[in-house]
This record gives sequence, C-alpha cells and structure tokens, in this order.
Amino acid sequence: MSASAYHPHDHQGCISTALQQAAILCAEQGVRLTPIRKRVLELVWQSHKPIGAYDLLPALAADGFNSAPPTVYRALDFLLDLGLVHRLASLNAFIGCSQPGHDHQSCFLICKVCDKASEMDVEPWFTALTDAAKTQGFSVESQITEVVGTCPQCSKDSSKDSSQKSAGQNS
Amino acid sequence: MSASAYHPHDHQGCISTALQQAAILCAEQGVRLTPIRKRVLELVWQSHKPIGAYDLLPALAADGFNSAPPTVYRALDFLLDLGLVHRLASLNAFIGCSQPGHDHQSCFLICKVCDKASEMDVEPWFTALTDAAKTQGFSVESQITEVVGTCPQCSKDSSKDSSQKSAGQNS
DNA sequence: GTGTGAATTGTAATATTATAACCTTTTATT
DNA sequence: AATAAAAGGTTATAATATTACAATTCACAC
Repeated sequence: MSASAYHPHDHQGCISTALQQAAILCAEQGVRLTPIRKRVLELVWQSHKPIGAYDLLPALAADGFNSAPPTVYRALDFLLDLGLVHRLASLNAFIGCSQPGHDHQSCFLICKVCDKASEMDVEPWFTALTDAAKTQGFSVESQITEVVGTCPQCSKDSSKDSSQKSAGQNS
Repeated sequence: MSASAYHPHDHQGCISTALQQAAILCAEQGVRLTPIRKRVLELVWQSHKPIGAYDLLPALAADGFNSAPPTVYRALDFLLDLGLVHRLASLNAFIGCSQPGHDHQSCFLICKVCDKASEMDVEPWFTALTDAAKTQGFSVESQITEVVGTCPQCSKDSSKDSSQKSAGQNS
C-alpha cells in the first residue's frame, strides 16, 4: 500500500487486496464488478508499470474474453469512474489506485528508468494550487500532477552499475 | 502576459511579443526559427485555446507550407524543446508558453466551460512537492500539473445566464 | 564560390490510442 | 415469462503520433 511501488514486495498481495476492495466498493455503490471488469482491474494491478489499454487485450483474449478496444475501454471507464484505477495522461496508460474510495487528489511519481509509477498523496500541494488559482478567480475542480524523475530503486542501481531498465525488482 | 488569458486583451500583442521572444531565444541558442517553426508558433499563440497538432495543418496548407503531420510535429517538438510551447497531456493539445526561457515549473488552469487555459507559476510549491517525493527517495526532474475548473470569466457569465460555451470574450 | 556534411523539409506509409454506432445477450425486476 | 436496463459483441473509423527514407537547403571550410 504505502510500500513504495518500486521496491520488491508481495505484489500478489496488492492485487488481491485491490480486488477485495473493489468488490466491497462495487457492492456499496450497487454496481456490478463483472468478470471482464474484475479481470481488467486484476491485469492493471498485475502490471508493474502503468499499462496501456491495448496491452490488456491479449491477456483478455487468452482468457477467452472478448477482446476488442471497446471492451477494454468500457471496463477501464467503469473502473475510472469508481476511482479504482487512474489514467496517466502523459503516458496514455492506466494504473491501479491504491486508495480507492477515498476521494483524493493524487500525484504520480513516474520513474524514467524503470517506468514504474507510484501514487503520492498531495493534499497540501492541491490546497496550495487551489488557493493560488482562487486568487485568480479560477475555481478548481480536479487536477492531475505527473512527476517524472528517478525512483529510489533505480537511483540505487545506477550508483552501482549503469545498465538497468526495469531489471530485477519484479513482483 | 500575466493578464489572465481568460479576459479580453490585446491578443495580437501577445502574439507578436511571443514571436519576438522566440526570435531572441533562438538567436541565443544558435538554432533556427525557420518560417514553418515561426508560423506554427504564431498559430499556437493565435488560438485562444490549447490547439491540437492536426488543427494546425489547414492553416499551414493555406499558407502554402507543406502540410503533413510530420511537419507540424517537428515544429512543435522544436518549440517544446526550447520551452516556447507546452503540451497539455490531458488534452493532447499545445499552448504557447508565456515565460519562455525561464526554466520554470508550471501548472495549467483549464476551463471546462470555454476550454481556454492559462499558465500559473508553481515554483513556490514545487519545492514542497519535490521534498515530499524526496522523503520517499524519489528524485524529481520535471512535473506537469493540469487543473480543470472554471475560469473567472465563465464563472461570471454563468452567474448571469447559463448558456455560454466560448462565446464572446475573444481576442 | 564550391564542396561537404549537417540540418531541415517532403512524402508515403503506418502505428497507437480512443470512440461511434448499432446489435445481441444478460441481468434484475415485475 | 415479460420487460426494461445494463452490459457486452462487432465493425468501422476517428484522432493523435511516429517511422523511414528521399530531397532540399543551409552553414561553414576550403
């Protein structure tokens, strides 16, 4: 959860937690977490990096699900609406939300070396932006902040050798 | 310049200022502001809203320039590299930079009513963001923040009537 | 001022991401 | 079972962006 996505961790645990939370959230909202939606959420979480919509299609096909763009976009839209996944506009890719259900403004730290991304809570940042915008008469509704840099794992790796690109620290 | 983009203003002045600044910047950097590049910059500035790459093509064609996607993307890439324009990832659109040459972290306030966008300096809070990331071991390189909300002009308009979509306040 | 290499532009094709439109199936409810 | 709403299937296409390579123009050395 707060176990900074870049480090090795029990990712299977992350996935099942996410699926459980999703089931609860859908029940609360009275909406259906259908097999396709559930599978898409699982696939998004399974990826160690933000994943593109089209990258989900082969896996869906392999599972015997229908596999055409509208299918996956519908599922993603559903998950986005519920806040179960986020879309990273700068990457045209999707990532699981680590605090679904909490209506929060988030910020993504995207590592330019390993391409992984992690969500950071930025309530103070958001408050500052909102206030600053307000002094200009602009009323804020939502925001996306996407930060590019180097994650701790890759910083560490590069201080040792210098050839890594998403090597090692998986799952 | 800091005349909050949403309000009526001498936009022709904005454009010529931008072109002059661009010429200076290119001279400083020893790069060429060719006719195509200059025209693309002008067109981007001429637009009252962030403008898509493909929306630039007809105007280029009308000017007798070559008009194919690579042409405009090359020009845009050139301008992006120099910091003369920004790309708004959430809109797949481009907008002129109001402080070119100043290596700055900015934030865009995008009005969901009139679709115009304005750049806000976030240097003051950027430090806080960077520090927060640093406590997680993430070293920040760059950042994009795109805020959606309602601009002052549209807020004012909607308090009077309720049917406006980019009407009126042009140029 | 000519030759040379680098930068820029032209051109055609194609990749990638996302949506529209319409029809069929499934689900929940009566 | 009848019905309406939701979800999914299917085909086509829109919108955004890039690759690859050829032709041209430019800057600079000679």
